[in-house]
Amino acid sequence: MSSFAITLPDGSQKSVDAGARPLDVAEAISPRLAEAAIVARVNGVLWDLTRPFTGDSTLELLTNKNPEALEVYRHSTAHLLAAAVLELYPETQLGIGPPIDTGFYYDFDRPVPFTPEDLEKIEAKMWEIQARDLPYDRILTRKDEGLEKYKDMWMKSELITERADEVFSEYTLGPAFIDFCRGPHVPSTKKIKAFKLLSIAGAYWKGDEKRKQLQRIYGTAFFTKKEQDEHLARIEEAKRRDHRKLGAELDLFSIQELAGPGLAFFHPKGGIIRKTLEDWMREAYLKRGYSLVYTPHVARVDLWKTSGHFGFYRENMFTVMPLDDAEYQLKPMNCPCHILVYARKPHSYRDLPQRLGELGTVYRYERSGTMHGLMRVRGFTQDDAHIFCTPEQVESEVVACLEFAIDTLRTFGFEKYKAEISTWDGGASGKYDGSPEHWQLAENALRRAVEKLGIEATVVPDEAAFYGPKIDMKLVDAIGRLWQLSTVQFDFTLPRRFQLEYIGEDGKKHQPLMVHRALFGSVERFFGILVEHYAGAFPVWLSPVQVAVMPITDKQLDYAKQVAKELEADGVRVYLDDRNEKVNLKIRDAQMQKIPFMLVCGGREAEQGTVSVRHRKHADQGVKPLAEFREQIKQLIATRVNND
RNA sequence: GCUGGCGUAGCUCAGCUGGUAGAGCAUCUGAUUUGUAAUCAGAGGGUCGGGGGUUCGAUCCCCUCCGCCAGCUCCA
Repeated sequence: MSSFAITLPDGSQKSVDAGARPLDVAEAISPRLAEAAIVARVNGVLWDLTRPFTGDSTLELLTNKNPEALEVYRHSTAHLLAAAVLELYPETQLGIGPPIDTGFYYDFDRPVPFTPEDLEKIEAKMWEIQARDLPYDRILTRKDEGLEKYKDMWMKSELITERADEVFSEYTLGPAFIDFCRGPHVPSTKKIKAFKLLSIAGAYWKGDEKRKQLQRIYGTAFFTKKEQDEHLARIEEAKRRDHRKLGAELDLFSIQELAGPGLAFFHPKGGIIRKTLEDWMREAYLKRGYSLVYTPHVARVDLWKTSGHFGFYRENMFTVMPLDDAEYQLKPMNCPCHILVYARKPHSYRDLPQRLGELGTVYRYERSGTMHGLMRVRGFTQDDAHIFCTPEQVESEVVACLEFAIDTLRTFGFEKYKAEISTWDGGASGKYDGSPEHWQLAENALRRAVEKLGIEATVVPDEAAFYGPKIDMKLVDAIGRLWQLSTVQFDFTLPRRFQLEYIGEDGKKHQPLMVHRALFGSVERFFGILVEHYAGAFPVWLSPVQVAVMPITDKQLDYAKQVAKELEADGVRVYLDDRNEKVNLKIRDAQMQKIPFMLVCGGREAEQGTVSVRHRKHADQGVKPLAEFREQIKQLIATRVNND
């Protein structure tokens, strides 16, 4: 009888009989390790705990500390879901069931869609199967046999035809369930301790909207009930912060059915916040050497033909407006307009870089099912700028853009962010426009810029726009969500299409490089992100109402008016709550409106020229002279403190 | 655009398998003059998303359109 040498991560070796499995090694080390192990890594490959070694091997046992183990665990939970569905609804056809960031899903083809009640039944059935402690057994099948076995299951047949090797693996779950699957899986259903089915949704087979639409069941799964509860609590927290909900509650904005979907109306309170964002941004443009331009919202179709948008972007544009002289179209992008400004006259290399910036409103015809509050709309304003520069200037311009982006993030209370550089495929496919020299120059500039600034960046090959490489900044919000925000993109196509030029030192014509960049991305979307980041409790400098002044009785009304007037003279946004109501109610209302400061003015305060300060988070702050409070709040506003 | 769910007063919702609608909050009026998260009373307010159909009769059933929500696909 032969034996295999198994090398553990610490370098120690164990000799096992042929036929031994990782689980046996785990048990030999300690029963607790065997209990905690989810899956193994054998010779660098994820491997079932119950799959025998095939020779001398390295072995790593993955427990619930390991993210890859969680993926396997969720994948196994997806199989459990499929098994439950087949027990309840045997006519169902199986698609795929992978793990995802927050859990798993499984796609099913079934004549009758699932209902929420079905979901409960399925979940109950899953627990029933889980309790049976069924093993996930790996068996091997020849491809021709497999195709015969799965011939009535169209999706599995398709997958086997495309993906299976001559001999492929399947996983069973009890006597009745078998699924074409690469694995690996947990050893048995008893390993699965916490899961919950969350929702049903339509999803296209292979993500292709021309293919059949399937029923997708989403679920979440964690190693422990506690982690799962925390995850579900995060979902609840996200709902509580939803900018659509807060936008209505705080009276910030609305979307009007009469006007149409995806078109945002900012109310007075949302308006003042938006103005503050925009003012900050315009000021920053000027400080950083940008020029401000204004360009029209509509232009002749010819412009969009020249830019190329009429060709490749047409299905995202509002339809053509035929007028007397020509056909016009709403602008979906600002670039061509800024290019016209650049091209109005000849430029010397001495004039470069030209940084043309605008809060430019664009209109894109988004498909009806894709709108989402302020995050995805049909009319929105980009903080858009285009930098026309020489090849020598590219790198410093990119660095400046990224510094600008980081300043923007910090100003609005985001400390964490990530960068992603999207590059081309090296020209292999021919789908990218521009010369290799240009691509290399631009990609190097992006790489060096992040290095220089010490930004954590990942490079994603073959994800660039066809017209140039780009770098995207993603922010992490207060509850850990990632949002795509700033983008810095090269564009090799438009300068050529518009035949842009500058006169170089050599007296000859050259084509400038063009960098497209947006930091908020869209003002609307950024506004929505801010609402969710702060859960509606904006820092003082952004709060639509910064101070609520509340007289206790109308005997103090004159004093309260005086307090409000003095604060207003300092530029503070004040709401004087002169309603004939109790302070309790006034405070409750102010709290719900998330007003940072409440100034209670009673007889004592009126007499002494003081105010009783209440902060929305820290409650009663005691009495202080009005002058002192004025200084304090002026300071908070001027320094744009994010965490008051 | 696709799949599923949903649409009742400004908001949150109730309305027993068809007999033309109710509550709380908000609004207005009055009383109350109040000390750190809801004072009391009265009043006004709804073509039950729009249109069409079935029916003696439709908020309820059917068709269609619009919008919203969860996803898919796309994307700032």
